[in-house]
Amino acid sequence: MSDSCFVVRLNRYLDLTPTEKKAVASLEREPRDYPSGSMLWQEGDDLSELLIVHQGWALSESRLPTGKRQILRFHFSGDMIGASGIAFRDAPSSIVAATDMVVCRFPRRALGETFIEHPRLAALFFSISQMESIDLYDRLRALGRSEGKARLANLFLSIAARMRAVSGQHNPVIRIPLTQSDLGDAVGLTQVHVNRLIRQMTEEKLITRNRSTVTLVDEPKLIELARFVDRFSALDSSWFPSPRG
Amino acid sequence: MSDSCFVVRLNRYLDLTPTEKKAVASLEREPRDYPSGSMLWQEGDDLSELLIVHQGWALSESRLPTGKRQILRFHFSGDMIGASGIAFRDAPSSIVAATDMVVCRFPRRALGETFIEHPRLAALFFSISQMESIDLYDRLRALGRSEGKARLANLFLSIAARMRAVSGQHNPVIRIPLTQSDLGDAVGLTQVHVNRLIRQMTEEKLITRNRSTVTLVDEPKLIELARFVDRFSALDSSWFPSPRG
DNA sequence: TCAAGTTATTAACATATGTTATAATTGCGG
DNA sequence: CCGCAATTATAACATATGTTAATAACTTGA
Repeated sequence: MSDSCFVVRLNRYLDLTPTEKKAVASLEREPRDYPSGSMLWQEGDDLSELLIVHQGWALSESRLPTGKRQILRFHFSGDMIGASGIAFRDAPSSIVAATDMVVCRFPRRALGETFIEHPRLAALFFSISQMESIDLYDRLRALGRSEGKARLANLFLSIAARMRAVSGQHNPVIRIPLTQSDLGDAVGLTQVHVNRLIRQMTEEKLITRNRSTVTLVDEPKLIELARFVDRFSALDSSWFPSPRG
Repeated sequence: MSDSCFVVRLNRYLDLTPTEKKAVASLEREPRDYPSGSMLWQEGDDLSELLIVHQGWALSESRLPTGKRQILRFHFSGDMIGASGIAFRDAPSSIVAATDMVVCRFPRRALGETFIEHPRLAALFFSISQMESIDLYDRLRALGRSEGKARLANLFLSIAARMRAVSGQHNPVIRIPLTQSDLGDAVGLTQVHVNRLIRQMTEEKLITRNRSTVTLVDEPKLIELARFVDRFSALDSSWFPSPRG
């Protein structure tokens, strides 16, 4: 196994041919370090590169002119960041490192070449992009139609699902390097209210949290509370074009 | 020019070659009628076809077990529906006709063939899918971080922008065939509260609404209130692979 | 080990939004 | 043109969440 976590990720969804692996790996070069808190790019920046996360967490955020912040999405190891920069010149959100990170960049033109040379990869990129849309639908539904506790439950479960998919482990203890303010900005609540809710959820023995660790104490109840559906387990690739030679 | 509104739509973003046009048009066959209110498919249905909207409006919605509904997205003429069914077997949301509609269906396998034969189209589909993601980001930010009035303003402006892009007209009067309950389900509010807000916005001379018509009376103020950004005007296709033959 | 900055906790109070219910309108089929 | 069903309009009241502010508990680096 190479050290390319992008290959590892994609290979989970689709059995890549050696040529395809090589193509994917070539997108992932010259890893760079970014310290926690640094900004990989900023809302409105002219954008011509994509990123692949090697190690660490990042988050996309967007700010209202009032200074209020909404966290839109989290990015983990093996994630491609900035695909939106493919439809538009300027970035619709900022990318911030939530932990120390190792990241690769590649020019978006390389993506065009990949689309020509490797139709299956094109299909796979398209599918992954659809998975992300569905994840967004779920979050939209949570924000629009459920109360604070359910929103938090949803967030924790969805982060857990994605991290478990990456690690292969199924651990009730999850490292979530986010402050109460961050959590609030992710689910549309205030830091103060997040604090209240976490206290209640702790009293109700649903979760436990300290520092950057959240423990899912009663996962079945959390799932019911949040009406959570895990979308990230399997991809249906039965319709994909067949591999070339 | 053929009567294929999918070709018309795609051609707005990218100058299609005759071959590409033919390929796109072949996805759009056997138009069928659906009366307003009918359900094109339902959350959880096994899904192996995609839709293209010829005429009319549809909306995707998802229901919580409590019966609460969240409207996720609106679909207009030239839109492709169900791309999410490409990553997963079962539909993550229901599709309901908001007006009488004319719709075409095609099997998703056909999309795979298109990805092989026409890399530029693959890139275009990918880009459009990214546009939709960005639209979702905007809605997420609106739901998470702004109050009712701004959410409604956002909804009206975004629908207006999309319909104007389709029609080429820039009219302050927009036909929005949604009840106050529907509006509420789209922006995460109650029918009663939507009613209150519309009254206030009318008093403040921001909008006017009666029956299924909304008039943007003071569009600049609405834009400021909503912090609205129009994403649907242009697509950056400079990175696309070049056309074949 | 201290000092300084973050992060978390709690309280009192303010407000946006939800709930329920009822009446007024409007639209539509016969 | 009538009457039923859906939509809209209001009111009174309940509650979730926001705001501000003050203190406490941590982290971190010198």
